[in-house]
Amino acid sequence: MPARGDHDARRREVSEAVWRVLARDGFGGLTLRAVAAEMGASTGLLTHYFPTKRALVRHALEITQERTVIRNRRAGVADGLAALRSALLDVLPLTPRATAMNRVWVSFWDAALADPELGASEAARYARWRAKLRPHVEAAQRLGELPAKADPDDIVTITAAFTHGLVVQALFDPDRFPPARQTSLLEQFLAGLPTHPAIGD
Amino acid sequence: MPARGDHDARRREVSEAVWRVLARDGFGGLTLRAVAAEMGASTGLLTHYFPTKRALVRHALEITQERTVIRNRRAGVADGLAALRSALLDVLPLTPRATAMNRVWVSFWDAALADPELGASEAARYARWRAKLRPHVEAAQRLGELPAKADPDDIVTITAAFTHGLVVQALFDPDRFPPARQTSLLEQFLAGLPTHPAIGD
DNA sequence: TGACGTACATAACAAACGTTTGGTACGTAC
DNA sequence: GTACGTACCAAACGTTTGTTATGTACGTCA
Repeated sequence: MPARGDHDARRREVSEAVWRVLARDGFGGLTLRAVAAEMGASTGLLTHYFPTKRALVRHALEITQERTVIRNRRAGVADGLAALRSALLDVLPLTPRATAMNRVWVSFWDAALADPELGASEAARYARWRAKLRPHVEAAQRLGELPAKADPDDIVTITAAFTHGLVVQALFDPDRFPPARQTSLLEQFLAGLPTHPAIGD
Repeated sequence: MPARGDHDARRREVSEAVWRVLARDGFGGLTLRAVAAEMGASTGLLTHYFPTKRALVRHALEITQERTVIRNRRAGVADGLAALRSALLDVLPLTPRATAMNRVWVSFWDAALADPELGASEAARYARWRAKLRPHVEAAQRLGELPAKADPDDIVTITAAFTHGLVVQALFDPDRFPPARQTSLLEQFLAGLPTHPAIGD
């Protein structure tokens, strides 16, 4: 029986159960009963803390995003291209934890494509991700690791595209994309980056 | 009332209705009643041609793949890097039709991640896509457009990753990614490709 | 013309869904 | 001790789901 003030903690517990069900069964398998069973509780508990399933899902995704932010903060030691590499390595499904995280997001895309509100929140998440990568690209430009005349937004977008595209391929074929292969592909991609903006020259 | 022998044609009609519902409402909104309403029929018609929903979905996805193959065949005029560019342009959501196609596939990822059988078929689809791109990369290597010593599989995988990653970003933020921006980003990516394999030198 | 299989519509089915309701246990306030 | 709000559980609500059963219209073959 949680003491007074544990309300938010309980909500977080519920959200983590949501997250676990989502990673295992996808969005199509996310039901209130499955979440309740996951945490050994009843559906009454869920509706006590969240008025509707939609609110529950929204909160669970906010929690996940928050967790991502925390993780990225840890990697803020390097600079320029090295920092970019580090940030991308954090996203790739190199560990079971990162794999689960990516499964949740990719599953979420189904609901996000069909629901305008969720779709907008996903677009915003992409914008935040690019905004987080951009300083590293700009630092790399200042350090001479990337051409200064290139549009940093384009570089960031291309990099994000490559990374998520690799995420999806790796999720569906883990045998073909073990961690070593993923990092190797990322390295090859990064090696080609300096030439991309040559078009504008 | 279709004449004898129209059985397969009717199945295709049903599959196209499935495809339309999928593009509009995603996998989560795909119900037999929605499909029936989409083609102005009853659920009895659906079960008459497909024993189960699963079979219906499977056939619909096969149809979509077949359509993709047909479309790619049309673009087999160029060679090398130009052919690669053409094949990638065919995938990007530059038209409403291509947008719908991509929405279906991205939505499908939710179900495919949760269901091993569907996941395997998606992995196979990726393998087929890469196999279709590889000849163009190898031709580009023979033509001197790409370094001959590079591993064509790596180049193909990186290229597929970038393309699908761009697809997802464009689906969620069409305003930020109009056709011109997508093609520009693809062009910048392709310009950087020749340097990628420099790592092996 | 009658028998028969195909091509559906209509309607019912049990199961599962999100949500609501009623009740119990318990800490806190007075 | 009584009153009260919080924290749940258990059960039921009406709806929607995939699936099945029943019935009918129609072309085909004998």
